[in-house]
Amino acid sequence: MPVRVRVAPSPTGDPHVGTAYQALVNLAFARSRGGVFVLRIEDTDRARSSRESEAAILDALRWLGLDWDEGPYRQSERLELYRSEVDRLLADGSAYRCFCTRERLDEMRRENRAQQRFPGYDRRCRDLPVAESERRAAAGEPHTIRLAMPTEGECVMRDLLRGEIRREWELIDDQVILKADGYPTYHLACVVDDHAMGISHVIRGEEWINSLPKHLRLFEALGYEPPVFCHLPLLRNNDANRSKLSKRRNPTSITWFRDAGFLPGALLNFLGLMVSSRAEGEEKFSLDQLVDGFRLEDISLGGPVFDLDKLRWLNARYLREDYDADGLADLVRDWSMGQERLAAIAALAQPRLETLGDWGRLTSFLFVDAPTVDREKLAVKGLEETQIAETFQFMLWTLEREQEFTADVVQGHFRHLSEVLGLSLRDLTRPFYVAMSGEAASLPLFQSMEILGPDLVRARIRHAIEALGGISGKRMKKLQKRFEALAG
RNA sequence: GUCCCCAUCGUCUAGCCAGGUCAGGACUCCAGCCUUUCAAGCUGGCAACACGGGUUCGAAUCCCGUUGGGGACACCA
Repeated sequence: MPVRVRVAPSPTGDPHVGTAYQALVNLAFARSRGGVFVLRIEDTDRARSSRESEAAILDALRWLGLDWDEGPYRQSERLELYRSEVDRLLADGSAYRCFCTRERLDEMRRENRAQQRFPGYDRRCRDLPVAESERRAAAGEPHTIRLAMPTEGECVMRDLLRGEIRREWELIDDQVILKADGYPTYHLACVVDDHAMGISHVIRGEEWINSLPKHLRLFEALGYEPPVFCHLPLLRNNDANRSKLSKRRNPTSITWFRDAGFLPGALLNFLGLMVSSRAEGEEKFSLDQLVDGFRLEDISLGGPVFDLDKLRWLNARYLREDYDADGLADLVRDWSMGQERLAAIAALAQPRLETLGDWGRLTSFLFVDAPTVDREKLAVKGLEETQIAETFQFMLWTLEREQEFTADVVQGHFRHLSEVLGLSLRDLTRPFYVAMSGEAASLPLFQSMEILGPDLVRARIRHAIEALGGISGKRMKKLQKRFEALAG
């Protein structure tokens, strides 16, 4: 059987380094077995998916040299397929319509949780007479489609790395497979597409192990032969709790790595180190070298911590060993000194320049991955440190939602925030100058932010929050609520 | 809370499946050498089999339990 694998990112945010990790493993496996690597965009969440995010993910994968052989396929363009497969499930009773309202479901979940019961759906609609179900659907009553799970026995799964995994069927929820808006959920779309695209090995994150019974049930109900499953350990944060890699504690956006001055080969190599380690010997290797002798079975099961120090060391070796001085000069120019970027910076510096010798002092913060920020400089008279941290956090959330990252747009956000918080624009922006440049007085803030770009800006804000002592999880929750209220 | 997964230096890992070397390498850190400084390079050093039971002549390796960590429990993926 030909090897066909896929990476299936969801375009709901920045291109995540975890996506690159999944893509790398899939691609390495495909190449090592003469197989095909497919790219599929899982844009079935209409509220959160965006074309901008999709484009960013494609760019990021190309930048890394993770080229796909087929695709990108877009799930939003395959809705008829999912619908017709759902009709088959409905016809033979493997799935059923659910007319329960969101309110009822929320209520039920709250209650179950409070009583520490299994929090799943209570299956009220499962035994609705077919005639009634048909009638209500025909009358246009909103509904979802749920998969009817077995109620007894055991689901026996097989994972390439872990072997056999067993789970009681009765512990598995009647998952919604088609939403009220006619879009499939992940589970349905993924199974239908994996079959339709002839995927032989599903290599994905460990977070999906718990959904595997649902997927196996779907494969069976649809009469498909299931592929081989291989669940990869999740990349972890470098903090005390070792939670799965998140942007709160670590840079996770692939574009951040690019903008902070990492080389694609080094990042790829670093990710490769986590899935293929040579006993002794060279840790610097190319994609081709990784592919040569790549074995899925060799991946170790512990969730690896993303160690930026080691990445830096590797990156340094690439910089030293793969370029002569001329080549490096080109690299630096392409990275930060393109004519356009330089001209934008010059426009900001010009009024503040007495000699060309001032250039370096004035603009250096635009040419580094991160400035040094000390806590004292972040202070504003009349504001507590915690308040400053909160304004940073509010702006961070605002900017995370922003697709259009220009000086004007950024300025609009600052003005809005200063109004709703009742702060002067001056007091609000003051700490941001320090966060961006390390200095209280520097080039115009909004334009500087545009030049730095969203990833560097957000990373700098996060650093500033950390410099102020961070925000506890509890307070973060409260802030989030307040932010939602302010943002409307 | 319930279920699932995982467990070797601070970190990434080799060794485990086919029990038997002072548990190997790399990053970080420290020291020395080299050197006009720094970096790089070279040499050396610190540092781990989570714990408790079994099985065995012998356990990092096989089995069970405990602890710890992670993940999942959505009309998100």
